[in-house]
Amino acid sequence: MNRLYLPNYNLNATLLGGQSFSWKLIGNTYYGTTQDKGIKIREDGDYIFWQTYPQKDNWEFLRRYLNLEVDYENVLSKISEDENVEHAIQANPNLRILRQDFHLTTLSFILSSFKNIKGIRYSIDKLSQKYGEKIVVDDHFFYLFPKTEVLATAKLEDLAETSIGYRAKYLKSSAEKLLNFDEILLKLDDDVQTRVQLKGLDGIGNKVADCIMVFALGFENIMPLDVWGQRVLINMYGLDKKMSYLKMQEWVKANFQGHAALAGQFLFEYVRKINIQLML
DNA sequence: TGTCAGGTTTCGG
DNA sequence: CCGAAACCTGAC
Repeated sequence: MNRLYLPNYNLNATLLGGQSFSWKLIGNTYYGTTQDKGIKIREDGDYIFWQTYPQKDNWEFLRRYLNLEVDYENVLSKISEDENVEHAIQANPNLRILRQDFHLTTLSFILSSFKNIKGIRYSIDKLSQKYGEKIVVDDHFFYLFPKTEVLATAKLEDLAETSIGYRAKYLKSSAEKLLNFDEILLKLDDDVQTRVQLKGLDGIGNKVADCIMVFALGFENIMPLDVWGQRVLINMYGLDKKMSYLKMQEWVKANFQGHAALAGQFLFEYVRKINIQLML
């Protein structure tokens, strides 16, 4: 196991919140998976002990995944100018944004539509058990998320047996397109263009596109707006509930000091945890 | 047993 | 461009 000094990093909320559906907490250890890796992280005070599988000690991967290059304190100081965000930070400190694999994030969020976190985890578990590679870590076994080419070549009727419903055809079609997708195009430093590219895949609208941009592609000034996110904007910031998605996106872009993504994570965790009723 | 859900697509105005 | 209905399935 490798040891890393990692203070001010809320692993629990970051790994088990709505960003990723590929982590499980067993005892005091977090076990995560991607399409080709297993990851283990155990928290111990300001340190973590970690390992990667099957290639051991893959520090380059972990550093990128945990998004450790960001100047976290600096970002915090900017977004905490906002009073609501400041409260949310105090309620749930040290929340982070992960930098996950592009294919995995895209395919996972295609499955997320019309489901809550629990439902998404269920779908992904079932899909992975049918199509993913099995790995063993510490006597626990896990199924990796299926490889893109496996999903692309799967039979639609077989995919449908994983209870992902109408999302099956989107998953297969998008997997096919991803195999020929030029990820370099997504490196464009232009969220508008990137969103258009992503929406060219099936089963991806504005919200899912924004999730991919924030959780996989590193866009820092985008706030994925699910219905709860929109309720936050309407109830805490007074936005008109008839405002369109993209108008709301423009608003957050201009109002969180260039860091709408992290601000959004804090706000959503806040309302999710303390269960504020924000009924419309 | 019936309703509803952290969204996208399709269709009609 | 905008609002509304359909969509698979598990959970309450």
